[in-house]
Amino acid sequence: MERQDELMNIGAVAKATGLATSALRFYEQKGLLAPTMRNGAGYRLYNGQAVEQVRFIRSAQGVGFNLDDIRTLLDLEQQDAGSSQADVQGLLERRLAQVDEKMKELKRVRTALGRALERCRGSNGECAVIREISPKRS
Amino acid sequence: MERQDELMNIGAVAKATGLATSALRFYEQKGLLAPTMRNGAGYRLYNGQAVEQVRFIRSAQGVGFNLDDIRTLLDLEQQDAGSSQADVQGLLERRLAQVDEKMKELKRVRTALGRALERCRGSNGECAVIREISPKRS
DNA sequence: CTTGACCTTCAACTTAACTTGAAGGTGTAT
DNA sequence: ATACACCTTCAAGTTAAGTTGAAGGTCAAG
Repeated sequence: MERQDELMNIGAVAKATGLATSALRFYEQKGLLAPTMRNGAGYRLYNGQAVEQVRFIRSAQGVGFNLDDIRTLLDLEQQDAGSSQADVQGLLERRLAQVDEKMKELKRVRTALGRALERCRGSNGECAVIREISPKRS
Repeated sequence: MERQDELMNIGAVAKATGLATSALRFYEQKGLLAPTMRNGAGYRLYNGQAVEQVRFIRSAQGVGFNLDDIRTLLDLEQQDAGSSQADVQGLLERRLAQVDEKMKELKRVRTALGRALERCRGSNGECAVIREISPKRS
């Protein structure tokens, strides 16, 4: 009674995610995205999870993680055998701290832009971005 | 009564920001960072603002903006003459929206990692990251 | 007046993250 | 059985963001 489990080939995944097929093959090469299986002719076949995974990759990339970082995150998934989960916990914690750091930086950038916009809107024509960036006000 | 205005040469800026001098020269070439002036021998001289500016650049870069994006942000600074401030406003607004988008992505990544960590901590040894990423739960 | 730590330019190299192209096999519709 | 849109691998090219190195000028100290 196994579901058909909606296997899709690489073009379908590309369409679903907006990436080029070459990028998906490249991710596979880099250990970020493995097809569920191959068909007789060697075609890659992916399940729906692959699409989620690609979206995760793009999100993480969009906020400044590189593919190596992302791979180590995704590798936490395949923690069947050895590899102490204390290690895994530690890594997760460090990454989480990194994310929080990025959050702060993003807020600083946001604040700078927001203030520049306010001044730009409210007044003559002063639209400076920097000078508002550092929380140095004594 | 003008202050000495603490001009520093490139090495000092490098030390203050943690970047290599080559990177600072590169930023200049790309239009991201101009020295206040040159001395007789052609040495670049920067004021304290330069350090702030470099920090802004690194923050923005850290959260996924590329140098071109950042340059257009910094260019808003030098809006003396023409260049309608409506344009500037529009650009600021678009960038702000972009920042908010990144904030969302960052939160998604954070949530995924946080949940993985909880499961990892609380139980046997399940430390999966994906599968929690999309807000697809109907 | 030379030594050493700075600075200059310019060109070439590096790494990450892909893309492009060549040469060829597959799948299905007519 | 012949198009045509898909898929395969592999090698080479591209872009961004720097770094590295050569060849040389500068500045403060001794």
